[in-house]
Amino acid sequence: MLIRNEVQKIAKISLKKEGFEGFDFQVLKSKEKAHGDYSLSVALEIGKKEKVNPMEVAEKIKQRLEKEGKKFFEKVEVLPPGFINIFLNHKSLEKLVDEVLRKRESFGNLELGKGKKIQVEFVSANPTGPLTVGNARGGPFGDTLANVFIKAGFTTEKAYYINDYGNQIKTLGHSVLKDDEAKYQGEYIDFLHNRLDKETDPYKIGKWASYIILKEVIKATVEKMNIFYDEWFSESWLYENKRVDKVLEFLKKNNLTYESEGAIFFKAKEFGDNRDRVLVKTDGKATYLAGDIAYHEYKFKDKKFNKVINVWGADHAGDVKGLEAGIEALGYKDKLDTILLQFVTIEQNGEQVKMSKRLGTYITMDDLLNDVPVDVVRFFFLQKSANTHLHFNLELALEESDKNPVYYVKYAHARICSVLLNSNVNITKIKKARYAHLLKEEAELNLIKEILRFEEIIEDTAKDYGVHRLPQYALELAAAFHKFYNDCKIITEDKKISQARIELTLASKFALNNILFIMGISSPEKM
RNA sequence: GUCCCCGUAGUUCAAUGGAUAGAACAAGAGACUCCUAAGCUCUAGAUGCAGGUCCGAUUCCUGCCGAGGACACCA
Repeated sequence: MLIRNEVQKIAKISLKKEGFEGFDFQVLKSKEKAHGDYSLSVALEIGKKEKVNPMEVAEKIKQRLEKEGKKFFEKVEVLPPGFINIFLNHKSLEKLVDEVLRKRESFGNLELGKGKKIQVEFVSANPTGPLTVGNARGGPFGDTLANVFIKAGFTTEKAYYINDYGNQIKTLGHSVLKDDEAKYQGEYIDFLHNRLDKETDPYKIGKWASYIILKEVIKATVEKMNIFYDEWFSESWLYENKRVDKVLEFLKKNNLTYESEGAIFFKAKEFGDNRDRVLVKTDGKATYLAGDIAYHEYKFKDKKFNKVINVWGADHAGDVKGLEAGIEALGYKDKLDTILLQFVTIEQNGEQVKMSKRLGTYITMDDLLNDVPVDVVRFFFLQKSANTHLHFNLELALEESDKNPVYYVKYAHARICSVLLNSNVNITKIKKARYAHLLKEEAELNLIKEILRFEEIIEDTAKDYGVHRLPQYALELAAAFHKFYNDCKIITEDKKISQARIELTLASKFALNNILFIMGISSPEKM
């Protein structure tokens, strides 16, 4: 049960009963202990709109809240200029601990996505070379976001779109042949070059090479990151199965295309794009966009996703509108959300350099994973919001690997396991909280509240895709446990207190284990 | 030139328009007869600049400065 949603409901009813309707408000988590557990600033808004004193409005709402919420609230306070602060009562905290112990691994499972099918497509780097630290940024992000959706109750799939079609494949072929049109270079190209047989057609070679790269290089790196896709989708498949032709036909038939300068354009402007887009080039070949529209038709029509999230690099920002227009033309408006991950810049010799395969200024994810444990890598990337231009310094990353906060979180888990082991309590038998009413210490109450926040974190992240919230929460939860451990002796002579604290420790374990699992990070029993 | 994103502590990052801007690392100080000290406690330290809207701005608007990205019949 999300207590925050209960507060929301109670507040809504209270407002209605006091005659304040039509105000869209949110329940805020109080930052200060003195401000209780949740706050409402709605009285300030009402005061502004209705030109009345917000303090008086707040006072009225407060009195109503006390009546409506007496089951959950210890007290409600009004503070200038009109904040309403809500303090949860002990009973509701006890009930919630009990709920965690009953739900165990399924604690945090929501019904938000019930009956909905969602896909997260991420990384999808071209199969023309190894994953760089830059394009792999989408890995932990997309994987974790998908895990959040699973937790939130969505039927979820993770997908990788393989761009095994078009010019770049030909270029890859030339590169493997090492002829005049070669562009890519590196050890992997040499390796492929040495494996060449009699074949001389660059496209065929490129295709062959792309599959080897995908299988032996990209997939290997992805798996090292603990990422397992549900679908590896081939762009070529769309062409082999006439999917692109069909989409083009459909658009033509609906008068959404026109010919100009020998090419076929899509009237993207009619769907809010800033320009029309080419679908078929003068050479008669379809553009990437045409394929991508066909791919998304597959996602919505064949696979019946209610929602698709594409996690892209910021260099594709200009392509978003074109694809959205295409999707709208097919009748799937608003079913796609695109997350643009800002670029990773690397620092070399004290200077920032753009991550570029052609300039050779890149670090492969594989190299990084050889030196830094995957848990550290995932935590490191997850901490940054999508909008952050990530500055990456390999020396610093190596140096800070041991000091990474992920160990702080993992240590909390190991500590919990150690306590549970020392307690001689059979934790598999604990299925409910019997002594939660004895938990009165500041550190205990604070830990309970942190555990309960887990559901809110899942809900918020499933709604706004802000995955960086997770490691932050994990740190706060771990801190709350460490504090509890230091302030309260768990195993004591008082058997009831001991039992109460063991129960709380176990609840902490579930919350911590669940959050780490979602982030794709291991929960060690020992450290 | 147009568009997108960003500018917060020494560093890497947080902060749905809310109350005293949070962490981590680095710096300084402290506590162990006690369940894992990879822990705990304390100190010091920041919103690029200039305006505007608002009861209230790191957040919204305008301008400037600075960094990255996009402006293809490439994928």
